[in-house]
Amino acid sequence: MEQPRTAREAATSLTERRKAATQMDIARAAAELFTEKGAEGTTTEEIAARAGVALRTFYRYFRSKQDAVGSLLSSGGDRWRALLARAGTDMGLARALESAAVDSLSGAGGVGEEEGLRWTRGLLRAAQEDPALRAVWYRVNQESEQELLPVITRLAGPGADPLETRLLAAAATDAIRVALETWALADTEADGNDSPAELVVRCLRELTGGLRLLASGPRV
Amino acid sequence: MEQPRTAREAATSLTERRKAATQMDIARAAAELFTEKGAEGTTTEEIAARAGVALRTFYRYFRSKQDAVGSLLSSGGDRWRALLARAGTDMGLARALESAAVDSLSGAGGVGEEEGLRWTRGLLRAAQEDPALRAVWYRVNQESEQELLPVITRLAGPGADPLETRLLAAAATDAIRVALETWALADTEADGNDSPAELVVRCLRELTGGLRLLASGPRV
DNA sequence: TGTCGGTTTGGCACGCTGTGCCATCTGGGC
DNA sequence: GCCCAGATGGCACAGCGTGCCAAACCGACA
Repeated sequence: MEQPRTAREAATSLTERRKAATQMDIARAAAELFTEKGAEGTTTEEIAARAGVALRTFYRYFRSKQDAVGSLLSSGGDRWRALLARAGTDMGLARALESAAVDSLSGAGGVGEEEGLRWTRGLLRAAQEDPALRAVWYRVNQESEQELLPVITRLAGPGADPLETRLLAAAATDAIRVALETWALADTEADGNDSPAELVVRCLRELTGGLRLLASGPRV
Repeated sequence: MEQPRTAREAATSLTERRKAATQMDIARAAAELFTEKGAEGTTTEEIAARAGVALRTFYRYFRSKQDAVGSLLSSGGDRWRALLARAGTDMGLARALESAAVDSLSGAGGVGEEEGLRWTRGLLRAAQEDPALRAVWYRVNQESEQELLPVITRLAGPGADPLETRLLAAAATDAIRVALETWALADTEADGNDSPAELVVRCLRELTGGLRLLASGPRV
């Protein structure tokens, strides 16, 4: 079912390409409508209509209307983790996290990431007043954290405390999340705004530096 | 509407007590059914029936069936934050976080917290294979983090970097979350299991210690 | 005790969500 | 051209969540 019969088909038969395109059409349609009228304010039928498919087909691609934008929101994190999984264990965890993050944001592999960032910005702004959309963001981050765990475990070596590893995965995910939220909700286009890469680096360095707020004794 | 007419009524007229009792009945009924058959497998009607109210009344107390267990899951965190809000700024952030957590878990104010912990354990186990229930847990933690932010801001003093404060709130919430999840999913009743308080302290100390995994240079 | 105003509750209807089922159409191997 | 697996669309149906109105209830006052 997954493997093409002849090697020549590579990974993209016509059918497969059409399916991928349809999925992307639906995701974009959903993102457009969500940013325009909020997730609660748009019906699944509207998304399906704008994507040019039947309602029933929509539910063959996504389990709910919220799921439709999940892939757009998680693509950046997916790329980050993929880079991290390829990193060597010889440069230290902190450096690996940071360089993978920077690489995943600097459009190294193509132009796809810029589009993902644009959608993320719009969706996070819409999520500001849309509980259903926030729930998607929560889920995406939670899943990202969970998939980050084995990657970090490998980089930390076999002797690391599981609880410590788990907390690190959570904190690292938070750094990315807080950076993206701060960027997405910053005053629109005003000067002095940091790029997502700058913010991500700042957040990760806070962790690397050991959350200095905690280290300070009684009073500053 | 909110204020009782006569001072004697204190904060609990008969009507108010009945409403609080009904809310708790619904929450308990929902928690029971969720742990028995999962959140997706139980209908709102079943919850309402077990709680002894009409379906329509259920929706006057909660916006969705998932919301019904939200209060049970968030009560522990609420207590923690309340204690933290009362803490002085003279003992250092790390110590304040830890002592508030320990106090909130050790049933200082009554017996209510033990019940909350029992429900949390059961619901977290059920959430293991129930996306809808996991979504509630995500939301509760996210809201807890958001409400923790002003509390930590006060304790950190006016000069603290907002981004740093934000990351600390996220990391502290994670510590509590990871500790509770670890406790709830630990092998049932086997010996050697830590109490929630012990796990919370361990997780918070990892943060206080500065996530040593990150500090280690190339290789261990 | 009786009556009155406001609030809570219940019942009903309605639109939206998500899924099972079957008919139809299309791509790709023969 | 033939045929089959898979993709699509249409339909029915249970569940979710809300607006609306009527009945029951509580508390106050005489």
